[in-house]
Amino acid sequence: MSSCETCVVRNRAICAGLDNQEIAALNTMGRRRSVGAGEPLIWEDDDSLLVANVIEGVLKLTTSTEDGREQIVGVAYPSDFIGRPFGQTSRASVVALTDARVCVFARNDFDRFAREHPELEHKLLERTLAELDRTRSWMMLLGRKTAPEKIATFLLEMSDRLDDTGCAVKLGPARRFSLPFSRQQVADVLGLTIETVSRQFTKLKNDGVIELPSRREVEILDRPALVALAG
Amino acid sequence: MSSCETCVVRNRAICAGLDNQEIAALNTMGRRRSVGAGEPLIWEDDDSLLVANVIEGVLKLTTSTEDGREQIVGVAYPSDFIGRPFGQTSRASVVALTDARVCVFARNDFDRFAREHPELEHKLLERTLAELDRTRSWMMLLGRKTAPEKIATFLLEMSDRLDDTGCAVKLGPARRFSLPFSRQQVADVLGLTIETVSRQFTKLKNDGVIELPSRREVEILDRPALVALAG
DNA sequence: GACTCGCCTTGACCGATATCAAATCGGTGA
DNA sequence: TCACCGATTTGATATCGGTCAAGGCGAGTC
Repeated sequence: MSSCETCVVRNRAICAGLDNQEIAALNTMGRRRSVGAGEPLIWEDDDSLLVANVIEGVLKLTTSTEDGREQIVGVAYPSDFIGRPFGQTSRASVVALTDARVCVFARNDFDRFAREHPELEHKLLERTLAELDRTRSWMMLLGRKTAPEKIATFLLEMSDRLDDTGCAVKLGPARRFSLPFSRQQVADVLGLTIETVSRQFTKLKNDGVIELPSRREVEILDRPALVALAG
Repeated sequence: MSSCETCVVRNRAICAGLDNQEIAALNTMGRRRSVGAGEPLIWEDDDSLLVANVIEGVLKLTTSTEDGREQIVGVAYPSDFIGRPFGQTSRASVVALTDARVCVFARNDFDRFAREHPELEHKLLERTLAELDRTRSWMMLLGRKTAPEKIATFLLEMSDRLDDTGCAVKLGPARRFSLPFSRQQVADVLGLTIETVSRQFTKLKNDGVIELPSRREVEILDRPALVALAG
């Protein structure tokens, strides 16, 4: 499933440009760690001691207000990086949505290594720029889209990111897939309430746009209709 | 006002770590350009030919839907970078909010230079990570905050970013400042309508929290109240 | 099978914010 | 000074999505 069996070694996206000796060094630094579904990885307002590379599973990045409102500000799939290298602390907490395996680095070690290996920093920069773009288009969704548009956009994004096993393998958009999110978590991604999410799902089902074989599974029956709804 | 009179040379935040020869090389590549208030710099869906460094002024990054809804997804102040190095095209358009001066690089030149100068890439990575953090906390605002909370958060952010001349010099939060945004643009930042923005401003004024000496000027009378409202 | 516990769906209602419309303000040029 | 025009404010009303409150369904467990 994962492209990275020995932590970082096989992760082509990250390691391209690193020579064998460098990969070996990274490998020594990193430690594998399993995180059960629902378990946290880095606490909000923590000192952000960790940088991690996702090997398998899906994790959420969230921020919340004092009174308990939560917003999911990012989702990490296999090969994504988590954490905040270089000094500043990140304000987001990380919680596994599915059972996950990650490759964890002490931030200081990682920082030092990265600074000595420009190719790695370049990869990180490219990824961070891509993530920023994704995040910005999500701002459009949060600020300006209606509930039906949000749901349609979300389903299309999921179908692009997931295959029918729930993993982030890309073979073109999946027709049927298994959501790593509960209804509440979908609501937290889209800035909606659980009831609104539920009603919109039901409406799409009644309109013949999707099928819901089980609570976590979605099958897209009419992709063009979804695209039109997404706006 | 600007910390950068000869384009990049004096911009300490970017140039730290570069030697004089490197700075000279960057300087040769960059060309200064003036952008009038309301003028665009890079069009949406363009090939994103430019990378630029803001010298003076404020610019907005926006995405919009086909039917004309607009969301401001970022704001660039002096010393900020604009554009999307390394291949991918950016989906955001850039428009000056005030008269602005920027230092423009052809993207290909910039990419090549950056790849040959790891220190510059490192700075870019740090900035991009910081911008990603800011963007993520803005997602919280868009998805989960109420209109009064949005307005209060916005005013506090402005007071941190601006001094009373409208420039991005930091001497602690400003008590009084001049907004680079019209009411419509404030609405586009916060995911609200112009009417809601106006009503909330009026309410804060009536409650004695702020004063509005003119359409573009704001004076904060009761900062603790604003902080409390921001949530 | 039936009990239980979470999660999800559904329904009734409400309220915050959008929408539509009109009045007012402030700056600009004659 | 006055007329004009766009920006802003204010008012009246509509609506989407939130809130509150029941049910229902499915997966374990006994």
